[in-house]
This record gives sequence, C-alpha cells and structure tokens, in this order.
Amino acid sequence: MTDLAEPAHLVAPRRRDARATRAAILEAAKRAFAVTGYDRTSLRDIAALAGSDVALIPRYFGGKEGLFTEALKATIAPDRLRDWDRSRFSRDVAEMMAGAADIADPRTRTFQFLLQAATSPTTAPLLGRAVQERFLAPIRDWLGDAAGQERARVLAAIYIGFLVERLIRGAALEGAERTAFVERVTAVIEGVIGAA
Amino acid sequence: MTDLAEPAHLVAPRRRDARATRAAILEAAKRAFAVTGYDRTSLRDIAALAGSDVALIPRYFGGKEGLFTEALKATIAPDRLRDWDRSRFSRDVAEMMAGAADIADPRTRTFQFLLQAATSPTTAPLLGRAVQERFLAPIRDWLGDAAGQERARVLAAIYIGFLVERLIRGAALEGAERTAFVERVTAVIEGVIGAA
DNA sequence: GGCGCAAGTCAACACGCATTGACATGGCGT
DNA sequence: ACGCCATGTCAATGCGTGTTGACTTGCGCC
Repeated sequence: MTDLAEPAHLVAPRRRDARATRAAILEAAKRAFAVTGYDRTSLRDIAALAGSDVALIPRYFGGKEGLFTEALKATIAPDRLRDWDRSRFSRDVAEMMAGAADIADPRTRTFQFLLQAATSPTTAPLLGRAVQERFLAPIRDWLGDAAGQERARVLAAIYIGFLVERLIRGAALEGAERTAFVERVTAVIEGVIGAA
Repeated sequence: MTDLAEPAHLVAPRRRDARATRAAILEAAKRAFAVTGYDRTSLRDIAALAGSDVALIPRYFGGKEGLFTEALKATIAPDRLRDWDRSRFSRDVAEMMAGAADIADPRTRTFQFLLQAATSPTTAPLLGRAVQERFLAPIRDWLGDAAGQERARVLAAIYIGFLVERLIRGAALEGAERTAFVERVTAVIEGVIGAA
C-alpha cells in the first residue's frame, strides 16, 4: 500500500488489553481507508499500522466490511455547529476549504474517506444515511427554517464539490489565488445560507 | 461485479479484427470502470462484457493500468460549450444535475468514472491535468474575462459537488423537491457566472 | 502461587485476480 | 489454392487476499 507517512505503530506498546487493541485497529482503519480506499487497503496493512495481528480483525469486527462500517460511523461525527458564529460561518468554511489540501490534516482524511465511500455502490447508501443523520439534519436545524433541509443539501453539495476540487488539484492554495478563492466561496455560501 | 444492465455483448459478433476488438474492450472498460471502479472491476468482467477474451487485454493495453489510463483519456472529451446559450446556461446545468441520478445516463457514468479517478492517488494528477485542459480552459474562455479561470474552477467545484450529492442520495429528484433544487442551483450558478 | 480464560500469535486454507506462454485458427496476399 | 502471420483461445502459474482454526501466552482472581 502507499506510504501513510506515519510511524510504524500508532500506539505505544500496550499490555494485553482488548479494548485498547480494538481502538488502535479502528484508528488505523480510519486512516488507512481514508488514504487508500476500501479495496486497496488490506487487513494486513491495517494490522501492521495498528501494531497488531491480522487475525484479530475478523474476530473483533466480524470481517473487513464490519470494520469499514464501524470506521465510517466513527468518522462521521456530528460537528459542533451550534458553536459557530453565523456571521462568520461562510468565511470560516471557505477558509477551511482553502486549507484542505494537506493529507496530514485530519479533516482532509475524513473527507477523503467519505468520498471513497461515495464511489462504491455498496457503501454509498450507508454513507447517504449517515450524512443525512449527522450532517444534513444538524445543518437544517441550525439554519432553522422551512427550506432548511433543501438548503442544507445545497450547502453540503458545495462543500463536497470544493473539497473534491482541492483534492484533484493537489497543491495548496497560496497568496492572491487563495484570497480570491476564499472571497468567491464566501460569497457563494452566503448566497445560500443568507437567502430565505 | 454488479449488474451493468446491459446485454451480454456490447458489439455484434465480429470477424477477426484487432481494431474492432480493441475498441470493444475499451468501450466495455469505460462502462465497467465507471460503475464498479478500478479495483472492483476485473479484466474478466470487461472481457465478458466486450465478448472477448481476458488474455487480449494485457496484450493490447499492456495491463490493467494501461487500459484504465486509456479509458480515462477516452472518457474526458471536451464538451460543446460554445453551443450553449449563456442566458439559459445556469438553468440548463441545474436541470442536468437534477436529472443525473440514473446510472443509465452516460453523463452519470462519465462522472462516476472521473470521481473514481479522483480518489486514487495515482490517477488524481492525471485527472487534474485533463480537467484543466478539457473543462476549465473551455469554460474560462467561454466566460471570457480576467477572473475566468478562477470562476471556472468554482463552477467546476459546484458542478462536481452536486453530482456527488446526487450520487450519495441515489434516488431521482421529483416534483416540488426537484423544482426547488433547480431553482436554488440556478441561483447559485448565476451568482458565479454573472458576477465580474 | 497457581489455575482458567481472555488475548494474542501463527500457519494454513481457499479464493479471485492479473499475467504469461503455448497452442489453435481464420483471413489475407500471393 | 495455399501458406503464413495476425488474431483469438485456453490452461497454468504466482501472488495477494480475507478468513479460519489450533496453538501459546500472560493477566487477574480465588
């Protein structure tokens, strides 16, 4: 598999502790799946990254699919939207997008994970449900009006689109280009969340 | 692999004709890769779909990767943007997005193919260059002003985002929901291509 | 302190895959 | 009409995979 730019082990050597081992495997899976995708990631890779043994994975997670499902659930965590200041929301999101090219950034990893899930026919429905529950619903409530659901969807789409764009481009945004990007994206988002 | 909802053979039975065989394989590969992705698509699937033999693929394309690369190149074709009426552009694009859930639609297939490419570290740079050449550059020229390149990028991102959203959702948009969607997206696009 | 069971290790299996090479065969040029 | 080479077929090989089962080891409790 491709280089994960990580030390060989994610965790310090631990004594016999099933919970810690399980957690280490799950964490390794989240990283590995995000970078390499479901198919290109082998259980052996994950086990090595977790400093564990391959055979434990089918035992603890009931197989590769079970591990993936659990990693996906763990990855999509409801964001603390309520903490965000609505007057700064658009710009904050735009800034976040502009910075999202570094693979080391956990947000980038998360997104890549989700995108990987979106492209597989088997994982796409699962992702759809998860996104609805943990992403669209909170945003809708946060927007708090009748058309909230639909606007949340549009917002999510824009968000996804820009992240894919950054992913394709690879390089980070710098200088004037970055400024222009942030400006433009801010305006677009504002247009969506501002309008009734 | 998953059902491609296609007859067993893409082409009528042909005599010994290397070019036709090659073309049939390439066509089958474009479809199969788009639906199933690189990893989940086996050369045996492609060969069966093309009504051909597996062994010919390494011979004609130098292996699976070679076939994928060529299929990717063949898939990204410059769109006929110049034909589009600028006054109707936003709505046309929005309508297109709304209709893009059917896997039978070749545009959906194409897009899924590209998205697959975007998630793989090896194919992403290739895709990046292709998108720049055949998508961003035409749009930029079509918009025809100084900030065209940057606006083209934003437009591409929005386009991608909505298609991913449709992909995740799976089901087609209908009735009032569709109307609202088209309305909103039209406004967003208009905001991008309209502003100087 | 020693037993018992949870936790971890290891080897082996069955499967699907891409790729290779040897073989058959049909069509075109002469 | 015939021979030759491109074209297609087929079986076999090697590799990587997920998963299973039997084995070993160490922690915690009586």
